[in-house]
Amino acid sequence: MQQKYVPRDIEREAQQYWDAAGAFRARETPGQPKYYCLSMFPYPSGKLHMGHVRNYTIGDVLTRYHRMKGRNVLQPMGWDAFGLPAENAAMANGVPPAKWTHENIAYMKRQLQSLGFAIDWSRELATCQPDYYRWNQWLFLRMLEKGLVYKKTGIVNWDPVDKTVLANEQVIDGRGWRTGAVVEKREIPMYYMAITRYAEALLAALESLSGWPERVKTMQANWIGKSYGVRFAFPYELDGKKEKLWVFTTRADTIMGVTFAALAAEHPLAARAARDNSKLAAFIEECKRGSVMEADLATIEKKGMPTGLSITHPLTGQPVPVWVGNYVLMAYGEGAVMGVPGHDQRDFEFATQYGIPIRSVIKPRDKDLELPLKQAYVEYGVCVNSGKYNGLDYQQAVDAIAADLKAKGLGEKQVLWRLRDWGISRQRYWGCPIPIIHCDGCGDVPVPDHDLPVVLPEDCVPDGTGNPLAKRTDFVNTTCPKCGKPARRETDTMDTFVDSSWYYLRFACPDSARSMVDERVAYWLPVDQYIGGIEHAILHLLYSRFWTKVMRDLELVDIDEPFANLLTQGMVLNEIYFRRADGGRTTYFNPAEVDVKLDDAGNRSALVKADGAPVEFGGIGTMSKSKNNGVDPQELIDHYGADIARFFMMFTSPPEDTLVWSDAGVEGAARFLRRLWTYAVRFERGGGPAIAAQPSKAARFEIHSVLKQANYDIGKHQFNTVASAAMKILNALDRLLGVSDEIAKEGLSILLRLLAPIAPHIAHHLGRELKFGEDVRAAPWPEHDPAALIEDEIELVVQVNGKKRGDVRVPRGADSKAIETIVLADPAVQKHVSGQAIKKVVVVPG
RNA sequence: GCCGGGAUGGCGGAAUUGGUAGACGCACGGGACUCAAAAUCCCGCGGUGGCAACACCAUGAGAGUUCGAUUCUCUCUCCCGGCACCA
Repeated sequence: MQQKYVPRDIEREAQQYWDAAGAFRARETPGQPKYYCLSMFPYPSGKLHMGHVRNYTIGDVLTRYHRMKGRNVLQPMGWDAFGLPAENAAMANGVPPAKWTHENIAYMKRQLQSLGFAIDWSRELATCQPDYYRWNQWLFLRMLEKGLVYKKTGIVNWDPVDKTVLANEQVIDGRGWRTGAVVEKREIPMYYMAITRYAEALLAALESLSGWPERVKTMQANWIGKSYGVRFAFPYELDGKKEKLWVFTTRADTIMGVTFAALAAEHPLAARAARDNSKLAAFIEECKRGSVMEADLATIEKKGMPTGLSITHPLTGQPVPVWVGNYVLMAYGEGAVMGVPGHDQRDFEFATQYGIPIRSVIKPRDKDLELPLKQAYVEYGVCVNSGKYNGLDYQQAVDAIAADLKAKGLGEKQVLWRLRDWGISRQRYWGCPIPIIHCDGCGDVPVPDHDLPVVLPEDCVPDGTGNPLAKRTDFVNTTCPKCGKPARRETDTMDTFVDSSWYYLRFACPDSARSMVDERVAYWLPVDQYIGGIEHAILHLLYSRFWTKVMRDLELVDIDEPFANLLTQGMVLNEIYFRRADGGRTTYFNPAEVDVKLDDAGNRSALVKADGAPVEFGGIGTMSKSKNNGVDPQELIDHYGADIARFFMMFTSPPEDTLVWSDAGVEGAARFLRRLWTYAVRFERGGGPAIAAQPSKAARFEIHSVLKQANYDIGKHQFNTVASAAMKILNALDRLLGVSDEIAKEGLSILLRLLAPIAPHIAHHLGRELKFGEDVRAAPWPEHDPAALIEDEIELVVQVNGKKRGDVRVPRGADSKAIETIVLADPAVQKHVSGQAIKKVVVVPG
């Protein structure tokens, strides 16, 4: 055995061994419990970042652990290969996105392999492959047949930098999620998936997801946004026609307090009123411009303008003035609201500003409101000043009012959802073509199944001026499948979230040529453990749940939910160092370029290595280019090897917490594995000098106690303490070596198996060198020996008046009476009870 | 504002689900080895007082339940994440 631990050598050797053995090939084995462990597949951006390494290490630990526990494990890997960065890179370098993507995939695959992940590469897929995305197109057509896909012209979010449409989910605070550019509104014809038809199902099923983090479920529930209320109409006459203005409210009990109605600037009635009112038209234009800035919307002043129109209160018959208000959203509800200043704070502010009457129609059950109101009273209460509804509570009033409105044909109870249908058309080249042909005679014609896939030409180089597909006449020009006359292909491609909405199903049967999925899905799905970043809590996870339900209803799969358990790993952070020049420009220094000194009290002083001058500490933040605080995983792997990188990742923080990068921490992980190696060398030579020999019983007790705890921890996915258990066992062995080869061997064997999921290469290598077995990967997971935990004597801690006053050793199985006698004889205890009567004695058994 | 999650040494974090708070590691201090350094090994390391034995204080703050609370209950403060003029 080598004297020195050289990770590079043993890691290459172990990887070759696994490779030759086909060790990670997953086969459907009916009868054997399966474990499908999936990490969110990466976008092939160029090279792995630290977040990937963490994500995939967590997945690999679980994969290897469950393999050792006897499960039939599948851990696949693929590539989320369509997307904008490929086009941006193409514009910068003149390389076709396809070439760029494939090169990145090749490089990143080598990186993943060098980390020793137990991935079944025979199932590898990339979403840019025609035999993958043809099924996007196929399911799109099925959904089209079912009316789950439809075409609609609507107001969409337009990202002026990427020149593309964004889904609502891709707009964050009024800005594009990728570019950060302020989003504009445009009208564009596009295809939608009717996810709202599944709103109820998606919301209801959240309850069944007991293996999901609470906060992810909450985020999804908020996003779906179910509210119960009443949709009703104000009748009015305009241009000699009887019309209705519809609104939605969750507070129908306040309807008798309506003193105005307000329209969104985009509301058709607002446009009608502005026709002969130039001041109003100007105001509407101003609102439309302003309303793009959603981030500011929350803070801007309530503004409005009367339309001059009047509508009729549906219950009282009184006239109600109609305003346009900058705080009314066209996209939610009806784009118009009833104004109840007495009981809605926004309406209150609006009414106060414009001198609109404020009516109080709700009061607390046990007292009267102080009038005039200083702010809206928004709590539930009982109706007053409300005619026949006086005295009713919230629910009674809503029921009665809804019934009366229904009787008049002017409204009824309605459930309203925040969730909107999913617009999937993208005016981009590098994505899955939408399988539609536009024919002047026949309209929009679906591509027949036998013509799928519609293959994306791979040699385009986008130049930033719109979609290059539109310029490819060989792609665009085709014939109509219906009439055979010349026709044009749709050049929009699908949102890349479509690609990732079902890849986890395809991994079960990546070679299925005749169908989207086959019977192997029934064996592997649902995914037993899904692992990925919290940033996908809404978009990707909601779309995937939606697709699963659609495919279930098309009888393609028989599961309701795709992911039984979800682990959202924390982000990887690093320190930030910077200097601010006189001009105010900030220069960031990578922490690797900075010498940091900490004194006893933890005070930090930092100098740039290059010039020896001080830098400012900017706190801890996510690794990013802009803060220049990233660490390249490749450097870590090159310098320390995969095991040390993996061990550091697992040891430093629990998987769901943020992980702060630390060079010293990596060094600590390296130190441990080197110590383990050194110990193994000594063990192989036949034990070392017997130092402070403990009885073997105590040694086994120590090892098996640690093991028991480690098993409890790994069940909670608390891998940091599992790693520390490995360290504790090594510490114990180090102290005990020479006591008995039998126990040293048992301890070392446990240690290597405990370590195998985290640092598989060294565990594999040492296991073979020490002849513990052919392959630690296939060894049984260590379980503690209960017999080892039975002691002849146990230590008891003694408290007097709630304070620890000593400890005593008593024989195992001593009864309370005997224990009491021993404890009271203890001098330390005596000191604290002397001369006083003992009121109560509590003995905790064991 | 609403919803969710947090707060433990100089730092990352642990505490067998109410029973010795600070495991394991990092940093730091002291020592051994060395011509020297690195590596390695040994010792110390929450705070205050004390030569020491030991005592007191201490898990964001305050109360409560309990023989006993980091853990359970209530109130509050702060931090992180999500949602939000959502009618």
